[in-house]
Amino acid sequence: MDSASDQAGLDHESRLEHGDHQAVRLWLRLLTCTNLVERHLRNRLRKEFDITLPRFDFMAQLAREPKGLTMGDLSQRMMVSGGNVSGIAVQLEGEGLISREPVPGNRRAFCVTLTRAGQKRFAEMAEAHEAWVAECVGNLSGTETEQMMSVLKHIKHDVSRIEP
Amino acid sequence: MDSASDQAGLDHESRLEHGDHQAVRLWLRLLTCTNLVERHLRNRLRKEFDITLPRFDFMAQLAREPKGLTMGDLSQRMMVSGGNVSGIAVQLEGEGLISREPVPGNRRAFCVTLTRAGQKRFAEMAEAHEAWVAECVGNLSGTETEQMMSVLKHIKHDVSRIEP
DNA sequence: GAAAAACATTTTATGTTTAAAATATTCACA
DNA sequence: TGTGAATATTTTAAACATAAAATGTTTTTC
Repeated sequence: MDSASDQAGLDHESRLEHGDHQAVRLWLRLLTCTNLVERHLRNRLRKEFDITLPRFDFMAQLAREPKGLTMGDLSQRMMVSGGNVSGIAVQLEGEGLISREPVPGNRRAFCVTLTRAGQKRFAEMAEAHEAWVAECVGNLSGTETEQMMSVLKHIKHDVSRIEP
Repeated sequence: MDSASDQAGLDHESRLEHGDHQAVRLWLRLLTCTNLVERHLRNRLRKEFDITLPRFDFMAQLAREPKGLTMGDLSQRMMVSGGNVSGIAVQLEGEGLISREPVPGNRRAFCVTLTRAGQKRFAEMAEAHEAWVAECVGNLSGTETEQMMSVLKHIKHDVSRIEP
């Protein structure tokens, strides 16, 4: 039935329905695949370094920006809520991995940086993390990687054009 | 510098490093993109239907299987823990959207189905959801969609081959 | 047939995430 | 100025997620 209507002339409505179904199938596969990789990395980080993915992410953002970032910067870059960042910062500060110092001239903001201990700890984790990621998505051909990068860019563009 | 070493002959070690970096870049883009779409859908579901994504997912699994599913089936298909499914079921049952009935001949298991109200409610949501997904990932060309499906399958295969 | 293993689910404890309210500071501008 | 809007962050409440323990039930095995 489905294959027959695929080949036969299709009115617009059912053609649209078919396209929508295709989109849902793609979305579900994208979601499943991403969750699979994410879970794998999360488990590894917990097992090997006893750290959560959000905390690792937090430190990764700081490692890229040696001058430090404000809480708001971190919230934006990690694409999570401010309250979330706030909670993570308290924990990492307690473990001595980051430090928060007031920004001169702006008493609202904090400047967050990795401590020396944080830098050292992150460097160890980052190396392992990179290898784990490569295990998951590093066996693609050059063409596959390029296709993926290109289509993802397209999707990101489309989504960011949606209004609310 | 980078472009120079890209073109020149590369020793194995730095070639590997380059590949790993590529993999991380791909992974970050994949994660960002998926989160972007997921967040959009989550917000829409909340705004328009006052329902969360996990609850919607729960109902979607049941809608596909009119005969009903056990809690364990749902846990597997949603790829979340049993305790999680249990909690969501209590809520949805409280709202009269699902019913849990004992399985004749197996007093351990429950058979979960959508109630009539649940079916009606889900049908409304599913139509909107499908359109929202199409907004996000439905503007790709046929080729792009096929490429994406194919590469994702490849990644899924690679990840599932990793041991622990 | 009884003990042990496996199964299906719920409960518990802990932690993550979000949205929204609260707090405090800075900026804009009439 | 001084009032209100905007900014930066923290707190709070609710939903979600997991692992591990607890509770029944069924099957296996000897």
